[in-house]
Amino acid sequence: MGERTRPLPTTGYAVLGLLSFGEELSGYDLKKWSDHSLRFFYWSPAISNIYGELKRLQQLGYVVARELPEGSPRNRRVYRITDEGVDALAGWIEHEPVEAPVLKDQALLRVWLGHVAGKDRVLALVASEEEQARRMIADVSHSLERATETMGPSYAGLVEQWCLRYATARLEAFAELRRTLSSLPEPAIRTRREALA
Amino acid sequence: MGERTRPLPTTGYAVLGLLSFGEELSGYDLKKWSDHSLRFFYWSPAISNIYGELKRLQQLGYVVARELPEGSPRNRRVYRITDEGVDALAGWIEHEPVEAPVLKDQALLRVWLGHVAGKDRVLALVASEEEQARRMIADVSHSLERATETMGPSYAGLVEQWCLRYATARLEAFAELRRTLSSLPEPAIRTRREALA
DNA sequence: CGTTGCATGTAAGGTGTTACATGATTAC
DNA sequence: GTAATCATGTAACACCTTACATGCAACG
Repeated sequence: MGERTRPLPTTGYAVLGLLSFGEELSGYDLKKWSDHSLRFFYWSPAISNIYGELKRLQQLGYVVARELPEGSPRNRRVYRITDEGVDALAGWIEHEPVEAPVLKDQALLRVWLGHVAGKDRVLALVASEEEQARRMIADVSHSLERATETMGPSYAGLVEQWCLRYATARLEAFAELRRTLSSLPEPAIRTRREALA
Repeated sequence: MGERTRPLPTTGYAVLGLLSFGEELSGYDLKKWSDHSLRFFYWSPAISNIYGELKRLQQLGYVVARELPEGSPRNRRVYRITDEGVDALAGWIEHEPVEAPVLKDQALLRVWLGHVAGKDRVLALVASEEEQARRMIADVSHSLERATETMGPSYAGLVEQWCLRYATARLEAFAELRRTLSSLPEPAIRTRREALA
């Protein structure tokens, strides 16, 4: 239907996606929900970004707004997806090329620079990353349990299952890295000083 | 040492990190190398971005440039990290807070919206993502083999090992998702139409 | 009565991308 | 000779974040 010369940024479709589950939600709601869902496999936009996207989606007719309580300004403004919005979202899923997945992991970047950081620092970093991974596993597990209880099988549940597996692998990969590095005598690791010598 | 009111963007440290291995490299070299290393666990900046960062790093005194062949303009310009650059990098690793890891996966975003996409579309998407995962595993394996052969144990090798495990887990998670979804009768999945009914 | 949470939005600025411009060298 | 690769860089723009501004409601 809508011939868009340039499609929305992915954030736009993510917000539209959150609304595609059928509920009327405010910008504030959307932020909270994305922190508990999108965050694990995509990313959670800043609240100001969400407000901006909602404005754009409204202008495109993909969502409609309503004030709560009715007629009062500056209180709670909830959004609902329109049929055009669902069409646009379906069109994006169907026709837009799927961008390659990206992992941005600063901890790994620092491990990779171990010849600058030193073995002790790297080991500490990895240990703390394992902690972080455990927390993430707990968070995802929690989301998954709730989703399964209240909704039964769902696409969201499948994705959470995926995330749980992935987070677990992450933890194990760090644990193995730590074991390997621990057992390696310091001189076995090529340091910058050696490399430049 | 260097009191920076605002630190570099992470890209800057990534470029500095590529140079911290001690070789003299051009912007073009850096791009190619980052495509074969950083890409798997951080991300590979656009070539124009790399040129920009090199300029900034040079102004800060973290790298020095040299023309090749000597004295000829507009040919090949290689960069070398300075001691100040190593200090800045070490300072970043030591003192800057480690940002939470981010996974940006458009395929999962679409699976999550399966109630809009439909089961068939999701299954196709997952299958193609499995293919992508296999290619990634092959790429990382290749990098890892070369690194291990030529360098012996190294931090870069440890990170590649990590990436290989992670990529494998990714493949398995998609395979399991596909099996689960395949065995699920279509009506068991809550669709948008049902949700709104 | 002060902090936290709810709630919305604007403005400025940083980061990074695509598109463009340029030109040499190498391979077919 | 012409296409691909090597090689560098600028300009315009999209995207997103932080900081700021505002105000109500609930909790202690």
